Amino acid sequence: MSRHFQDRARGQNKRARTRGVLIDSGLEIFGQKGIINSRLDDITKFAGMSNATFYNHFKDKDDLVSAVATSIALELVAAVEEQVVDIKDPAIRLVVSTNTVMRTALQHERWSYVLATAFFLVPEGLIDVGGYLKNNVDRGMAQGVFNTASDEFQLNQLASVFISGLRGLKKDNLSIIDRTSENLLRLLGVTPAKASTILDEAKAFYH
Amino acid sequence: MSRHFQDRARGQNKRARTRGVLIDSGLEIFGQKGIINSRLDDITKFAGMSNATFYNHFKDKDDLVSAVATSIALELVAAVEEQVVDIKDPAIRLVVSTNTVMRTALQHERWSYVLATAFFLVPEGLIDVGGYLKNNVDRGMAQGVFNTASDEFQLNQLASVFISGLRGLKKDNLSIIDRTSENLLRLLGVTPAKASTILDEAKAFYH
Amino acid sequence: MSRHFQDRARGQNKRARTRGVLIDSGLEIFGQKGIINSRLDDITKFAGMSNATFYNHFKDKDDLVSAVATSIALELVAAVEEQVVDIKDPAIRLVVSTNTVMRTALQHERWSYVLATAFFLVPEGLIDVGGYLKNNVDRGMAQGVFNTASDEFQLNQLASVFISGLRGLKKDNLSIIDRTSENLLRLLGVTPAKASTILDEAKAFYH
Amino acid sequence: MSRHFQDRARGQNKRARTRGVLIDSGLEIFGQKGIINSRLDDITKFAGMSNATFYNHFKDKDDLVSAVATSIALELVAAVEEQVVDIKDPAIRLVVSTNTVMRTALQHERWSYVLATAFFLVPEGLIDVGGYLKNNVDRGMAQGVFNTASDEFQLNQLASVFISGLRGLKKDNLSIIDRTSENLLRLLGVTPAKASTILDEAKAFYH
DNA sequence: GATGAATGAGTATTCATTCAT
DNA sequence: AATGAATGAATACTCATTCAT
Repeated sequence: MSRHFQDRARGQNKRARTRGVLIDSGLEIFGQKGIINSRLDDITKFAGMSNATFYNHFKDKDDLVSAVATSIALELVAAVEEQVVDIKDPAIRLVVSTNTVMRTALQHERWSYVLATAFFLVPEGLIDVGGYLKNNVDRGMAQGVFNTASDEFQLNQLASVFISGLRGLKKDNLSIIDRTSENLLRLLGVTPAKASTILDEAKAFYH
Repeated sequence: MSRHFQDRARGQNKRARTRGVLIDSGLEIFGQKGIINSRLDDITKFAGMSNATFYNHFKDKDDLVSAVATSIALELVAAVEEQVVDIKDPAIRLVVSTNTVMRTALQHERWSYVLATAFFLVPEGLIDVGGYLKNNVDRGMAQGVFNTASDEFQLNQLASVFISGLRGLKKDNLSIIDRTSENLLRLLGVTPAKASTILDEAKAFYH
Repeated sequence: MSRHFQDRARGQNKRARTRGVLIDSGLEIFGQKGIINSRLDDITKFAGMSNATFYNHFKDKDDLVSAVATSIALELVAAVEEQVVDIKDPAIRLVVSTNTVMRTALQHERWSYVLATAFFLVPEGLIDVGGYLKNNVDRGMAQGVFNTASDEFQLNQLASVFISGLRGLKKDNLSIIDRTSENLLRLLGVTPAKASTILDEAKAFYH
Repeated sequence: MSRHFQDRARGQNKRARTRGVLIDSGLEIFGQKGIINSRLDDITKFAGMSNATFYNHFKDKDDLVSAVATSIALELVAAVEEQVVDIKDPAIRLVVSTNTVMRTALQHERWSYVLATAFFLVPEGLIDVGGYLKNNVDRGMAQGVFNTASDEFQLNQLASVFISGLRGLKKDNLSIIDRTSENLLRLLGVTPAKASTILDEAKAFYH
């Protein structure tokens, strides 16, 4: 089991630390049993604390689901931002972003699954990510690199492909990452030939 | 409320007719409250029959979910097959198929939503459709029309786009249909320009 | 599975034959699952007939339980009467009766178990047997062979020992039969030494 | 209604006290309606607590049945041990034990009935008592007081007689106690004459 | 801040029994 | 006499949530 989020809270006050434990526990149990089939009892027992303590930290179960998904998403966004800060080309940015998210998710068991499921159950929870995506798409359009609409429908199509890629992600099949990026580029109106080139170029931006 | 499936059972024995009523009712309630939040009581009350009768026809709630999704899928497949029987070109077939499915779904309130949700909850239930899809993709590859892998991963990517399109479908925004087809073609390796042409050509095959 | 009671009805009208099938089926299922855990559905499915047909023959489930127990009891009584008709000595009668009942029960899988369980659940159903027993005890008292009360309490004590013996009965351990008889004789006030002798004498009256 | 077991838990923590209330309530309702016909709702309503609370203390209904039977059995065993601690003669011990158990049971409405019924439904629950019995029988054999086997079959015969006696027990007919003891002695191979003597001798050991 | 204990409100499922044909 | 189909009534068990300490 990962102690990622309680580690993140190390040095903070007790409240934050307990919260971290609960998020780690939720993540673990959601991953084991599926979000819908996870019971609060399972989570607090796993966390080693009373059922009632949970309610000192979260409004209800859904609140925990959001917190878990958000926590993961924030980490991923941070990781992405660090990687793409110097990249101007929107297509390269997209590829590097996908790469960063997926590789980071891979380092943490459960992340992909929980994120993908949460996206289905509480799509609103991840709107911020949508903003980031739209931004990047619009920039690509402005630069003539992309050829697509950037309305809600198309963003949903893109998100679906990304999430579906995340679901299919496995440690022993990293090619999924590039294939997802390639599909995203195609959706964005890049020709197959050009998309292939971009994938190669992007390699320069990560090891 | 639609009586589609009880109408389909007209002339058959009482057992089949009652089953039809239950499927219609499940569809209706699933559509109203969401599959997860639908209670058997709601469904049987809506169906105008005893709670116990349900269990003469279905093993449990999941069994009904599958039956509903399968019933819809079978209707759609039948409608598609009728439309594409004479079409050789896989790209055109794909566009016409998408068109047929979505227009048929639109004629029946709830179909898109229930199908899309069921696809998430019980993906195995819709495997047959996957076979049909793969078949078409392979044919397109053989003819040099498509340029893509046709393994499970890619089929899932395609399905995600299709389902996401289905979810976004609205009676007052039929452009969604073509846009979904266009995205599918792009994923299949058709260039944006060519995809646009194909969409136009396909118009000849449906009114 | 035994067809004993439908065989008994051979040659009689259809009503009697169907009834026989239901009794055999009840016996079988009661034996398999225990009387309390047997469902009507199990029984009628096993009998190969509709659930509703059952109610053409029996008032309710308890009625079947009684019918099964009574049917068995009647067979046993008949077998016993045939064996003891010429035996005057009440002690010998008792031993031969026990022997006959238990050996007959052994020939029919399920009989011992169902009889013993039914005795617990519907003790009233087997009152007749009680009458027979009391009669024999009183005769033994009159002849000075037994030394005991013959009121309801004592008859219950005797019945408990008999039923407990029936429960412990196994094909591969026939000694249970004599040991039960011996205990019954002891309860009836026969000294252990005398009881032992009686058991030997009784051997002359059955093969 | 008796508060015996909640009184036993007086001074312990709340958990133990609530458990005591539930055992008392189970005992009461089992006694009123029979174990099989008792519903959890009846029991928790009688206990004045929520249905759900029950499940904080017991796994399911059977668990309560066992707990009730075991609680009674433990009390009886304790009472017996106190009475017989100084008695060496196994025959006297047996009589005094029977006497103690039955008189104690009589002081608590429902005890006899529930114990007897539970013995039929969950015989395994009372195995310990069996151990105590076997022990005493073996000792009697060694001292030449008893003349019987002490295998499982015979212990079951003895238990049946005891339980049957318990079932027949009434406040206004205490003779049942001695008659049960007498039957047990007879089963154990004591001659009727000697058994009668022992019963008299035993009177010295209880008031 | 943490928790032991309690609970309201739900909810799927079972099964004996009935009735129209 | 037999049955396909339907159902009333029950009931055990679950789980998120609350509250006194």
